[in-house]
Amino acid sequence: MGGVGTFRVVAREGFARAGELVTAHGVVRTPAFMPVGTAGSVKGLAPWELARLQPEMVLANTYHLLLRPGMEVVEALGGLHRFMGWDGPILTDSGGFQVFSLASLRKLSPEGVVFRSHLDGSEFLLTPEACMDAQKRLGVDVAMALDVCPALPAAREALEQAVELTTLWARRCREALPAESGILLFGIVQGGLDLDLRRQALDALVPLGFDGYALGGFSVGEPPETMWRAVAALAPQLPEDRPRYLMGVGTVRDILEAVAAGVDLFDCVIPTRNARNGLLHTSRGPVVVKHARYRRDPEPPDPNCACPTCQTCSLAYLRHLYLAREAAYVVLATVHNLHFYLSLMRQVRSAIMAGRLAELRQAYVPEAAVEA
RNA sequence: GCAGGCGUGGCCGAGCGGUCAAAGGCAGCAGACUGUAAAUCUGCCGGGCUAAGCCCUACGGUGGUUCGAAUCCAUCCGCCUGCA
Repeated sequence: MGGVGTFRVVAREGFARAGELVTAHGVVRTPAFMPVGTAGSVKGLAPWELARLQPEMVLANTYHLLLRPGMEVVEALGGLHRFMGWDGPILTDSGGFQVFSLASLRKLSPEGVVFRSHLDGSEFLLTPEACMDAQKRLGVDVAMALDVCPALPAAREALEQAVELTTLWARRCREALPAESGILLFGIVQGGLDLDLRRQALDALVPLGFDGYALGGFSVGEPPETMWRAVAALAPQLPEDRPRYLMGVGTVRDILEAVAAGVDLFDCVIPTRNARNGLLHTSRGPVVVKHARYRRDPEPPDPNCACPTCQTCSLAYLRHLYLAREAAYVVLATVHNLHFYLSLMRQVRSAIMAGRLAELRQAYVPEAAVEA
């Protein structure tokens, strides 16, 4: 195995691949799903609970950590790994998604993004350089370039502007965080649903020599089938020898479609947010924990699940905790949903190694239920 | 016993002459959630219909006043507080 930054494909099936990405905090075995820990915490989980789930890599967010607690604090406490009690690989999103999610609180300029803090209303400029500096100070394993994520459907000019700024900033990010830094840097392809524009964006990115390439700007308003088609067309065009990351996606179905197209990395708030909001993902489809039919149900959420929650809790108990707004509910549900996603990814990976991904997809795709 | 206050939909609680089947909250029922401003948000929530309309039952009981009463009056019942 090579040094930090090495990516090795160990098995293929069609466009799908199983790989290994070497980071400063361990090897990420792909395809992998990254739990989202925006503010330096996977919501609901203590560090040891997260560790027990054994995610390959965890995602955190530069914008949010910059606003609170601030880089000085994290740095003083020994970096993000020490700070959040997780010594496995960490990837940080750049703040590019907040261009989308906090659209009403920001302005774009060639220099960077001017955000008005959602916490205290103060303005600050997030430049590509500041973004790289922040991720460096966090000491993450993988940094994302600062990009512009436009909402869909988007006007042609909006997509072009997004690509233009993303490309401009990608160059500045690469310069600010050179390969010698020991931190991997991924470039992000924007361009909406326009495949030609996406291609141009990619062509501008590749010569900069990123350690991985991401498809951004999906699941921002377009129908799932539209996204699947675009990803199926785009993923195989991303450099073969570098990890491919489909940002912010998604549902089980989305992930299976994308893996088949050759995507290696995913992140999504679905398992964690849905857990908090009462939706448990199971091998038999979605379980809405508050439903009255579970009032006296002695079964675990998923009889086929090996997670600690399913080993100890009945649906009736989880329903009670949810309705009583007991804090333990969030832990139990989050552990379960993440276990479901992570074990799915392990199955996906071993299926690829065994040349049986198609078979695995068959098991899921006909089930409309798994989409929820 | 005297004085004052109060009784509203499963619960709490607004309303104090018409625009009230009755605000709001809770509970209940269902839906949404895709690089997290989300343990959040949305809808339904007396009953029945030939339903964007109509009918019935309903603001402690009964009886009044009024074109019209959850809203005013009388009385009864039940609670609460103060004084004896």
